[in-house]
Amino acid sequence: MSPKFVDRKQKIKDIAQTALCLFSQRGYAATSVEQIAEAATIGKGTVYEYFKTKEDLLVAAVQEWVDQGEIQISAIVEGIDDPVVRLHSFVRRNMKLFNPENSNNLHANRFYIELLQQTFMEGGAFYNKHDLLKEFRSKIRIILVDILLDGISKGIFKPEIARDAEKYAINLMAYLNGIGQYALTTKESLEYKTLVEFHMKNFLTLILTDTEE
Amino acid sequence: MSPKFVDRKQKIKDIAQTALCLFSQRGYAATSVEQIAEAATIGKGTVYEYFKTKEDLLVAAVQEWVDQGEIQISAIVEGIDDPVVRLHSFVRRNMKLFNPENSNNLHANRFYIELLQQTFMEGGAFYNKHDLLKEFRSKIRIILVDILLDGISKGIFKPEIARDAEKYAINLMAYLNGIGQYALTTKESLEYKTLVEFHMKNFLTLILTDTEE
Amino acid sequence: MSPKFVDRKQKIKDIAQTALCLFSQRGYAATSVEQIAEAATIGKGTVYEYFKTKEDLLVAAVQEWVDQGEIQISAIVEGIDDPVVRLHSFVRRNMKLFNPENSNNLHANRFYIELLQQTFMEGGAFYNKHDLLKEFRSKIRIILVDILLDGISKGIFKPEIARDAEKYAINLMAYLNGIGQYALTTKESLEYKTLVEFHMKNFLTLILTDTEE
Amino acid sequence: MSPKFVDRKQKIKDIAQTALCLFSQRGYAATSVEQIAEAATIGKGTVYEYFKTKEDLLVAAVQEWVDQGEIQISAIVEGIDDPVVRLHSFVRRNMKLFNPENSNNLHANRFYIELLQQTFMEGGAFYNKHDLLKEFRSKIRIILVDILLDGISKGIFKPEIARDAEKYAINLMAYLNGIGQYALTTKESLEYKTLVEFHMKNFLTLILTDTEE
DNA sequence: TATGAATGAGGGTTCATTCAT
DNA sequence: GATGAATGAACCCTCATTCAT
Repeated sequence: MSPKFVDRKQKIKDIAQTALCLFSQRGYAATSVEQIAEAATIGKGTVYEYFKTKEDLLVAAVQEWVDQGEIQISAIVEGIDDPVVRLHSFVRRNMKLFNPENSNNLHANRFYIELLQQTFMEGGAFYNKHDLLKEFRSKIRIILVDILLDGISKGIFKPEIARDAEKYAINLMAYLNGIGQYALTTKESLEYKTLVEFHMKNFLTLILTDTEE
Repeated sequence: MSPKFVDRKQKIKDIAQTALCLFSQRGYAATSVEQIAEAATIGKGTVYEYFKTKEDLLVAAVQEWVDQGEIQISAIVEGIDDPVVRLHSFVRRNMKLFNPENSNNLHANRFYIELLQQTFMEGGAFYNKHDLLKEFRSKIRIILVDILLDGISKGIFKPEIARDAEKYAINLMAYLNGIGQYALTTKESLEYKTLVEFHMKNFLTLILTDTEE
Repeated sequence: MSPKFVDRKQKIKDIAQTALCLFSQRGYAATSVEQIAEAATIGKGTVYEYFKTKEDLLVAAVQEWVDQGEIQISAIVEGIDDPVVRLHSFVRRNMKLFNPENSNNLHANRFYIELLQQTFMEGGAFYNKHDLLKEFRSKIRIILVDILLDGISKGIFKPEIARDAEKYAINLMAYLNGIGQYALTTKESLEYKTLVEFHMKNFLTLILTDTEE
Repeated sequence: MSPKFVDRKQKIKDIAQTALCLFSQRGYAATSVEQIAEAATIGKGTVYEYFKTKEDLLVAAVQEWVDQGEIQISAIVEGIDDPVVRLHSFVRRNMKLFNPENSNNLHANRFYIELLQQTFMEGGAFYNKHDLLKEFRSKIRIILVDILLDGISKGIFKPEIARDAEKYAINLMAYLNGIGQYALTTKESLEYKTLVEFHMKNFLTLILTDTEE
């Protein structure tokens, strides 16, 4: 009549987070359900009370990963007025996420690689299900385009970039992804920062309105 | 004098190529040694005559992958004089490699993801062995820097970019990597081409000497 | 005075009936306690309030099965005077029970098979406990023998079969069991009925007193 | 070039026989693949070199069971001229097979019960695949009908039973099955023999031509 | 050298049972 | 009493690797 109360939603989230962490560290295939159970300090069988299969765990981990990413983006870009500052804020978030010095955030980056694997490798959990990635990217792209258009309306960015705003956004995202993976190979974050800042300087050169004296 | 020796080398190469192909398709973990043996039309035990472990197979596959990549780059950039054309040639090679319409070349791109996995995931075959990636990138970077410096010396690229040539090169590579992964999610190569060309146009805007009439 | 007590007995019966139903459908091994709990619309833990182990559930299900079988036999044979009619009535009950067209009654037959399993297979719940089967058969045999002896005393059955009455009874039961299992493999009940009627005609030929004109 | 020679066909047969033995003893569900491997003195993994799944093992065991049954029937009925003797021979084979004193032959009988389970229980390996049983019965029925028709043609059995030969055959088989299962519950084979002989005496009474002096 | 038979460690999953509420 | 969350033993199956031929 009054069984043990358990917040299933929370427990699911807890386990998913643990799974996300381990999947990020060792990869999906190399992580056993038992390891996840141990890390979550529960029994192996308990995992299956909350997830039907290991693959479901991966799906939940992805959700967790997406959620965490979005929270940070929304939080970081919000409440800023200056488009340039917003842009830098956005980029800095990316840098924080991919900063090799921040071991915690290594996870997010490594999990992205795992996600690519699962999406593009035959037999992967999300094989050819590109929607997941597309949706994720779409959300970020919208934020970026927003910043650009806002900057244009404020007269800070060149008006002629409006029709190419999407291209600018996608390319910027692509670059940030690429340089993030590049940065994984170096322990020195200085180089990473320098490179991104260099890219942003050039990027701004292209889109800022010419301010002559 | 040593006819078997040549045969052996070739066989190793054959098996490695087969392994590369399968690893690219299904990923390292999901590919069994037996599958590789079958695909190479040899016995399962024979694989172990040429490779001590499955991991060794991966190492050899990586070597194969690197070799194939380099051959294409060297071949494509060589014998061209105009730095702009060389640049475009270099980029086009990347586009061909990552072109989602060219299913054959999907492999190279997917294998790169596998390589990232094996390098950054704990327990991966190349865990923390960044040298492999670094070396690979280094070779390409050198080619890119060469093109830039050549362009400067020919008065086609701005002389002031000389000291930032490395940064330009790395950032361009990062972008090409990132957009390549982005392109994997779309079947339309048109978008991919358009985006890269857009990026290149902007890139050239930054580095071309101002040519006023 | 003890209202809970009655409730408890009824609940045990309810659960046992549910278990009987599921065991008959899927078999003992393939039926999980959780499935039984669900089908009985109670909690999984509640089952263990009424039964110590899953095996106890099987024992109770057997009891339920025996009870149901007996009720039908007693009910059907009672109140009939003509021994031949009683015999036919008895057989018809068997036919109803094993009639493949009556899907509900499939259960009883299938559960009998399960019972054989549990009795003859090493490690079965009733391994080598033949008493259960013997007792069940004994009860039916007594009814059959009764009918035969009654028929003899009424001058309808040959008096010389009296000393073989038990053998006739056992053999008839064996046949009915065998043909019932045979019938399980056919959707056509016509064949089944025809066969049983044919057997009964022959059987009666043997035991009926010769009635000359 | 000359790998270890193994008679795969024979090995498959060996493992299947071991499986048949264990399935007969403990039942399919209660027998683990590891137990079969141990009994066959091979490694657990080796079983899977010869059988894709545990269910395949069951299928092979069934085949083994069918083969063994048939061999005995054919062998025992062949070369006998007198239809009555052939009939008795056939029945005796059944008696031997089901004789509770012959522990070896217990197997065959118990496995038949397992087979019924797998055929009639939802989720069983042969659920609703009645063909297996039908075919098996069909073969035996044909032999029985042959004996009857032969007896008729020899003037030993009544000619009028010809059109009911099939019914007689099926009913006899059903009885033998039923009494066989009945016999499983008793250690005394005497009773079993007596019952069968009694049945056969009655059976012959029905079908033998009336031989008046 | 080439092979494939053999193996056992290890992984995903199920489920009877316990127990805190 | 009633519940369902928790558990771990035990299952089926895979696969890298070894080895006899």
